[in-house]
Amino acid sequence: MTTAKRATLADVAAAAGVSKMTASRALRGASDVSRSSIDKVQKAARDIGYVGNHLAMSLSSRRSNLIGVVVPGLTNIVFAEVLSGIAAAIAGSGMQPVFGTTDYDPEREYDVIRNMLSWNPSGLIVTGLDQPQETRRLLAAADIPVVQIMDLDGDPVDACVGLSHHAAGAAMAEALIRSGRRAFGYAGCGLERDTRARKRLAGFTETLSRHGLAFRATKTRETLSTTGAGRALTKSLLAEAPDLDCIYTSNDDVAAGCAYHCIASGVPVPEQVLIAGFNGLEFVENLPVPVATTITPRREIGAEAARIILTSGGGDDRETGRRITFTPKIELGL
Amino acid sequence: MTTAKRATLADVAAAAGVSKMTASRALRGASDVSRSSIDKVQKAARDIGYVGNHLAMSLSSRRSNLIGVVVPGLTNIVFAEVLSGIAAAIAGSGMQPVFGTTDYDPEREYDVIRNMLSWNPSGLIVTGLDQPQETRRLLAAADIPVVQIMDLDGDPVDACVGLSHHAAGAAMAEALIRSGRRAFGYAGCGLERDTRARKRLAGFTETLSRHGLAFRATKTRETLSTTGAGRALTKSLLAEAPDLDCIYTSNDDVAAGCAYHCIASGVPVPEQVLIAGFNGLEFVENLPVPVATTITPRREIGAEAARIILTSGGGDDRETGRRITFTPKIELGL
DNA sequence: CTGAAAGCGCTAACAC
DNA sequence: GTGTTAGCGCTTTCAG
Repeated sequence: MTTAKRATLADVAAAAGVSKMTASRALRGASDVSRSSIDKVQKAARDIGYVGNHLAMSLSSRRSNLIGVVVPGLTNIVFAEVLSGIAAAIAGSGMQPVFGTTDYDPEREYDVIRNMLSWNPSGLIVTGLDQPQETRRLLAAADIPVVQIMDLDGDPVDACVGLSHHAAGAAMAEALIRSGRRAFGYAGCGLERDTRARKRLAGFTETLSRHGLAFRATKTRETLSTTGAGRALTKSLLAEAPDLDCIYTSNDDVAAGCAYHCIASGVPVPEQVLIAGFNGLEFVENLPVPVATTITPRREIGAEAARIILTSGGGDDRETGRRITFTPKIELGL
Repeated sequence: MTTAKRATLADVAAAAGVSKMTASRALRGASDVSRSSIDKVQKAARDIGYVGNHLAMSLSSRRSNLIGVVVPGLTNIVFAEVLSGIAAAIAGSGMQPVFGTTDYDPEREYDVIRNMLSWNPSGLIVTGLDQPQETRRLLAAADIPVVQIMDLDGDPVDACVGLSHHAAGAAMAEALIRSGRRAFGYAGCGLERDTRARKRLAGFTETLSRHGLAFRATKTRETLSTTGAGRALTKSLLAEAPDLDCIYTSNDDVAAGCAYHCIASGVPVPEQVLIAGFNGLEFVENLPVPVATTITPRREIGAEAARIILTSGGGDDRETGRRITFTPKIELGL
């Protein structure tokens, strides 16, 4: 609570007996500064407890050391893990992540991005490829590296890092059919707003029909993906179609709930019903019954995206426009 | 990729035919501006696609609209939910959250906080009360609202929002003993760095001994709390002490793993072994077997902390020094 | 109600 | 190597 005004570069310079510029250069580890100046300045800075002012730095240098991250939400561990990967990748780089959540609402997304741009971030990491035109224009006009993450099915504004959800859905269907399943049901949450879950479902459905198959029953709900919802959806799914031998779900949270229901009601998994989710979350991989899933590299996606922004700073947008593809890895868990 | 330099306030002012100052005032919805000026300026801003520059705004007004959030990590859903609560609480306020992760490392925490302070944030939200003196000094000297969250057992620098982990541990022990359990085991992760888990364990242990009881077996591991670790710890715990009738865990992740092991190996829960966790995570509440837990209001804690910072901006630190107490709510789930 | 002048704290671009 | 001069884009302050 000491209200003494914070020390500025001028204070450091005065204490060290050099000019502001020399102090600035010394503190930033610039090249052309004499050993003795560096020592004096660093000592002065430490003595005064100088902290520096990123606002002024950024305004004057036109580069902000801020990375904007826009995700749908953080109640789902998936996006938290993406953030975690970003944080890990930029640790020690002097960058700071700023985040905003959209709740899958395109208008909020637009506002959040707009707001972030006003901080002159060094780069932006945005979830998904399905932004409306207006948002895409905003991103394109920003003239900073923009990395769209998680998805690959679409047209990126600039760089993108992710995987094909359509392919992931198709691959899972293929694997399940190959393992002998024929009577499919589907349980999912939030399909209306979650375009990636929809893409997976589309890929899955198309593959089924290519094999002359179709879902025998489908239960969806427009709420957050939770294990509770998964339990409830599975209950009504099996009530309607007790002869299912495989349940595909919108993601691992729903799949876990599905497994919970089966365990609680004595349905043998995977003998009678095979459950398939998406993501490969830790708490699902360790379930007492095996659940098929697609492993997604959440932290790696975040880290890669951050790395693209980090490296594209140091020159003429070297990494801009890159497209980093992760291949969905299916695990039946059998 | 249009590299046209972004429009500035001067451009808006010129287009609207007023001075920069009037434009600034109009855009901020200041009081003393004529209706017609406001309209002209707003139209001009919209036409040009003016976005504003928070860096310049903040530098010149000395208030940054940035809220710094420091958490141990984001791989655990608990802190992600705290962030989520913060994001929800500040939505629409013009504030932006900046976050940093510490991995429970006090030195990293110091660096992260220092770095954040250089952005002149309007406030800081920091996890826990157990910072080393040097960090406390840094926080106190910052002269902005600082809210320490999650914990209550200790001496806050300024405001704090959380619950007593010692009391939570004690209350859980009390409840479990009252329900008839006597043969206790403990399984926990990361106790060395997680001071709050240690406080819970201390409260639990003290209560046990007040009743003439003690843990018959204890298994710990210095890794992240995961269901996988919980499963493994429980397995070796029950191998060593097969007659346990209650397993207390460091948190819900471990508790879930504990439940998974019991389900997989046919140990009746809760008849033979009662499992107790901490947090009340969604995926644990819906488990096919009941698990006792302490409900913690993660989102509310984040939201309250954000609210304290939001309100303390508008005057002479009105809310500073506040202490918001949440009472641990035990649920045996029986 | 409006405007002109003077910075916020720092760095880019030149001198020396 | 080091210092000087101008700003970055906005708001504060103080005159009108």
